[in-house]
Amino acid sequence: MQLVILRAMKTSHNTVQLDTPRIFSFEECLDFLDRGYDGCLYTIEEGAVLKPLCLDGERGLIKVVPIMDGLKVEQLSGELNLTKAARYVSDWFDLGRDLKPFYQLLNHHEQLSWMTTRYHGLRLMGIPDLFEALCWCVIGQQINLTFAYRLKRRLVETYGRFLTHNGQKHYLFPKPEILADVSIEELREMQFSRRKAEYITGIARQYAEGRLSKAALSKCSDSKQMLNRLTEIRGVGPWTANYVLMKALQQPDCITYGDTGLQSAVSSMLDLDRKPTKEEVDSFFAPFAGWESYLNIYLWRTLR
DNA sequence: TTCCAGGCAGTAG
DNA sequence: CTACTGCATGGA
Repeated sequence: MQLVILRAMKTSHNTVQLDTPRIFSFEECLDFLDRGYDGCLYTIEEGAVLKPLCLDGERGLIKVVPIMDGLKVEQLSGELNLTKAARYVSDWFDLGRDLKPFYQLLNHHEQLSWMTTRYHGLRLMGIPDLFEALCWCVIGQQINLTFAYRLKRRLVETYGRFLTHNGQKHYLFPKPEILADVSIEELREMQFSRRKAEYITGIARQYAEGRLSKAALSKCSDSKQMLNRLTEIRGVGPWTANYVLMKALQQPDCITYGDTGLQSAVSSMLDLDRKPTKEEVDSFFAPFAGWESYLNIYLWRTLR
């Protein structure tokens, strides 16, 4: 599989248009973003998404709306470089990928072919900011999603900057330099466990000191090397590493082993009355070599 | 009440 | 190496 070169066309001083691939549904993607949890880093508004960005130090608020065969990215406020904003949106919606091979595999799968119509155009919605993705994973470990989103909101609203537009605050995820200096006790008061507080501040320190970055990680030759590098980090196990590779680095071949939701979906597909073993998960994923990440997120989709 | 959520590190054997 | 345990909280 190969990532297509992004085509972005600047249509005015504050607007840029992106081509979308053939198998793409803004509705399905929006449905994922708005699936009933308390997301605090974007706003859904009348079929559009508003999102504040900070890219290489430049901040601004963008609005993403669907247009014919594309997306329009409009800067509502701030001073973003539109090319970088377009790149972010492309990563966010995984616009560079052609899903046709994945859909062919699904169509040939007796049990899963219905997905190509039911979830048609659902993309792997990314978390392009690696630091944010890592923190989000740590927060989400071993607790229910409702509580996880509550913790994230507290973190974001306490330590994150925000842009104000039409009287509404749009929060950015906190910077590593800020979280690096937060005390364990402060996070404990926000109901983080001591362990999670240690993990997050530890990751923030590595980031702030330049010992960890998306650019450095991208230099690894394949997913396996990146996985090894990530799991060296305290608080990052196989689940987090695979989740981050999939969501932040757009790696196509990741399986979130250990994920309760994934295990439940596979268990149901195999008609088991227990959790599947790693071997059973691997064998279920085997026909989808190179598309494991997409199968993973389509299986998550079945849980709603 | 007990169990378990989009896990992980630490410890014991 | 594998097995077991604590962690924070809240909904089932």
